[in-house]
Amino acid sequence: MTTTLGYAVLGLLARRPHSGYEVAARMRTPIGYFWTASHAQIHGTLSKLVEAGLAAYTTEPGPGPYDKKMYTLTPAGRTELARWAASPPPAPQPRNEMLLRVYNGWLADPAAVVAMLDGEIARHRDTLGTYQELRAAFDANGTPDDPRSVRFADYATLLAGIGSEREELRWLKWLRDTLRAASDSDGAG
Amino acid sequence: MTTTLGYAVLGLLARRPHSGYEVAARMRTPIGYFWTASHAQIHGTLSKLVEAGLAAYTTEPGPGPYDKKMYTLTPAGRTELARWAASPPPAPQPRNEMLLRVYNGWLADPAAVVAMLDGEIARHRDTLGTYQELRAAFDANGTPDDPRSVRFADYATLLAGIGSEREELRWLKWLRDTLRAASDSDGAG
DNA sequence: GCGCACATGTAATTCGTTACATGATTAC
DNA sequence: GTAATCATGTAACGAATTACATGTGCGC
Repeated sequence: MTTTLGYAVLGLLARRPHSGYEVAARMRTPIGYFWTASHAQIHGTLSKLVEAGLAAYTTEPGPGPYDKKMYTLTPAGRTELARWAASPPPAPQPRNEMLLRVYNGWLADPAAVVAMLDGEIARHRDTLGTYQELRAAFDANGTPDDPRSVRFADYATLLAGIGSEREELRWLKWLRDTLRAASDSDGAG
Repeated sequence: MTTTLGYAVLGLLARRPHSGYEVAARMRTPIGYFWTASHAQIHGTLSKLVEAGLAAYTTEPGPGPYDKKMYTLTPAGRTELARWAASPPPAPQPRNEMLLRVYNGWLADPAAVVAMLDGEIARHRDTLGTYQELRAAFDANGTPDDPRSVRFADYATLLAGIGSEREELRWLKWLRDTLRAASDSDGAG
């Protein structure tokens, strides 16, 4: 009925009305943890959702030359989003630049690869830290347990993020330490 | 110097010469585990790699109306690929349809979500099984330990796959069991 | 005879990013 | 005054998929 981005946008509208600008902000955070889009793409997607009857808007005067539009979910949009949420996802098309680099790492200087991995480890540690703070905030207000609540849905995606960041870190550290040990004994031998 | 797909293709040529058709086959397996492309995209990319001096080809008569082309890596291609492999990857643009569904799962019937998760669990179990067979084959011939070897690079990407599939399964099962418990007590209450 | 593997190419379309364009209000 | 936030829109380009197009050789 719409594109995947369309469903991402509907998911925000299901929580509360948003302007296009607000949708773009949420596509950086928190949706940005699992879906991203530029504002140019979002405005076009919102128009198409309205055309398809899944969203509607009211206008208010905006600060610039265009009117501000507040978008809401229509009943048809809600039905369609609920249907989509429980439908089987297509097999993802993997695109992992990190693994592609490691696949070709045998051609490069191990010390250079170790430096690159150190950078990645730092980046993932940051991300994991952010997620853990968010989790602490959840837990402080009582761990969500009703699977029909918005809070539970948010919490479940957060736990996925924490798990995958931890696993990614574990693997990155194993690889870095293995490469470092091998290049050290190389230098010593 | 080229696109990410270009580096994926160069990575194959660094191992041995390939025809465009063979590159397409390897983009399904094993590169397909972390990068994918259709044959239409591959033929275009190969042309551009040749134009950029990173790959070269020799022609042989093909079975159909076009000549078969065997592509090899040039010295410039090898240098560029080694440089790229140790360069810091850009922050990935996350696109996870599964998480987007869970984010909206509070709108849907929990039993329908559980059924969808069961399907996903089966899919990941299959993938993990495949990876573990590949790993057993590696270990049977001695675990790779030289980080400058092609074998080690292949092995490292495989371990990443095993780790992430395991983690994904762990999370999927937690979510399914939690949803099932909640909808069971719902039906009983 | 039919389908599959081999082998390469083009065209149409969609998805997604980056850059360009306009302009008010608020904080430093 | 200058930058950031709010607010929406178009144009140009590149990345990626799907469909169309051609044709041999082999196994069933």
